[in-house]
Amino acid sequence: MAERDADRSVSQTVRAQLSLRDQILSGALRPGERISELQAVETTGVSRTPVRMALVRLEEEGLLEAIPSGGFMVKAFSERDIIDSIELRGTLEGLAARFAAERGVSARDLEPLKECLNEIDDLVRQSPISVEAFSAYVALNARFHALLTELSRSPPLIRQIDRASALPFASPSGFVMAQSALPEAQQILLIAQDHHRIAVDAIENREGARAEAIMREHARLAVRNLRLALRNRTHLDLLPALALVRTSEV
Amino acid sequence: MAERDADRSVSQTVRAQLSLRDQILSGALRPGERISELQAVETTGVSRTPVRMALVRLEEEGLLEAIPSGGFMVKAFSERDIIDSIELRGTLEGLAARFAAERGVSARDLEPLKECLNEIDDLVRQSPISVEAFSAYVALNARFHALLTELSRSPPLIRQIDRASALPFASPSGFVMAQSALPEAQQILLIAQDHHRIAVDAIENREGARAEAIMREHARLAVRNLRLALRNRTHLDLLPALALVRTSEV
DNA sequence: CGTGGACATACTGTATACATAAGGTATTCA
DNA sequence: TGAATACCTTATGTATACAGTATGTCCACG
Repeated sequence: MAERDADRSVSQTVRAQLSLRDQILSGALRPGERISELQAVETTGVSRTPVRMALVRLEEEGLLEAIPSGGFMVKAFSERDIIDSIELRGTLEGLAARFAAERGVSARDLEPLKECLNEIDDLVRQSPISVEAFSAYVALNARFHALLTELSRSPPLIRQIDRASALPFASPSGFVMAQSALPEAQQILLIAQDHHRIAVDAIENREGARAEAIMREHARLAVRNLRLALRNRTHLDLLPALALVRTSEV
Repeated sequence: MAERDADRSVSQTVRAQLSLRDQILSGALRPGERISELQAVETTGVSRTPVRMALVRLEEEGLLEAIPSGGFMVKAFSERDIIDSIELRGTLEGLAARFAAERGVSARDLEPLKECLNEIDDLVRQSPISVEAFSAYVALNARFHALLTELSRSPPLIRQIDRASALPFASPSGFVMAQSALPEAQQILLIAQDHHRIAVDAIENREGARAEAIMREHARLAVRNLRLALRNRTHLDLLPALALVRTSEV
């Protein structure tokens, strides 16, 4: 709001999409709530056409649900939906790792991945790990997962992984910040990083099954993080994605 | 064309989407070709707004690709893209089968699946198998895969499988018709049906790993069908989906 | 003859106006 | 007093008009 006629560098459609996504993830628009186009025009500052385009894209993204009689509502997710989405992402990343291992990867393509791992090492070796280090980890972790996905050199698979990771709670770093206040934090990060190294090692040695298995297991760390975060509900504010969860409301 | 002001039962957006998809799959719009909105208005008979909505949806569906400078073009696929898309679908269906097996399925939920299998049995036992029987198989096969997917009772996974199967060459029955002229036809159908039975058996006995493995292998039958069809190029006209393939043009 | 620039054409992105349908509320009848 | 119907309000679906930009072509200059 109040950022009317902002920079023209991005299209109105993208601006509406970003604004609406923010409103959904921040909880301003609650799950199950119908999204009025006119109201969205008010809050986003763009006209109805780009708003409608943004709504369609957000539906495809999985944040919205089409109402049979017309229009869209904010989608509600169960805890099981989140766990399944994480398992789904892990399965796809496992497939990407297997493709990379089976098809072979040049040392040159592996280099940025190893470099990324070294940078993560520098972070997780700190004790205790600062909040800034956690933020840096989130960025590097996202980069690692993106690089590994691309090693599959399979456009259809990369596309599907991107879609599966679009939901904030399904993304590779979705629940990392939730640990930042937990004593088990460093342990979990060390284990995650070990998974990373095993995955790269397996790909390098063309061990497809091993690469696939470790990436699947790696994703399950996110489920453990989620469960931990839900148990000690102290720092739930670090997880805006949980605004979409149906059962834990209020 | 020439079906202007048709029945109002479906929205203009859906009509445009169907019309454009037909044009793409029939080869009227060639891969790499830019889709002019005004031209689409001409051919679909609806105005620009629903045409634009349809274009966005077809992009999400994977048939179109956004051009950086604006607009959309028909996506081109390599043979490798097709194979990867099939492997991808198989992996997701494998996950669905594992979910079903691990979480347990009531006898009541398994019943329609078994009924479907019995109907397929009646078809594949014919010798030789008529073209009509092939068409019936395609429908029943699609039904079986849909039912099995739903057994996972995982909305996020079901959604992702639907998306992965949206591309015509990735769908469970994508290359079944290609065999209809081949001598190996009945063999392959019998094997496919055996896979079906094994999958249901594994789910019933809660053998998750087995259920997952057989569904993965099952999808690879589609790859074999594709390779067979490409080798004897006699009946390529049965596969409109191949209009999207880049390498085999001309 | 080739290359660069300018102009024209045509396309997409955006905004707004209009029509139709759905939902809610109020009133009336049983 | 409750339920059903009718009307009104408001939403979405669709169409079209306008503006800005990209692309292609043509001409001129090197």
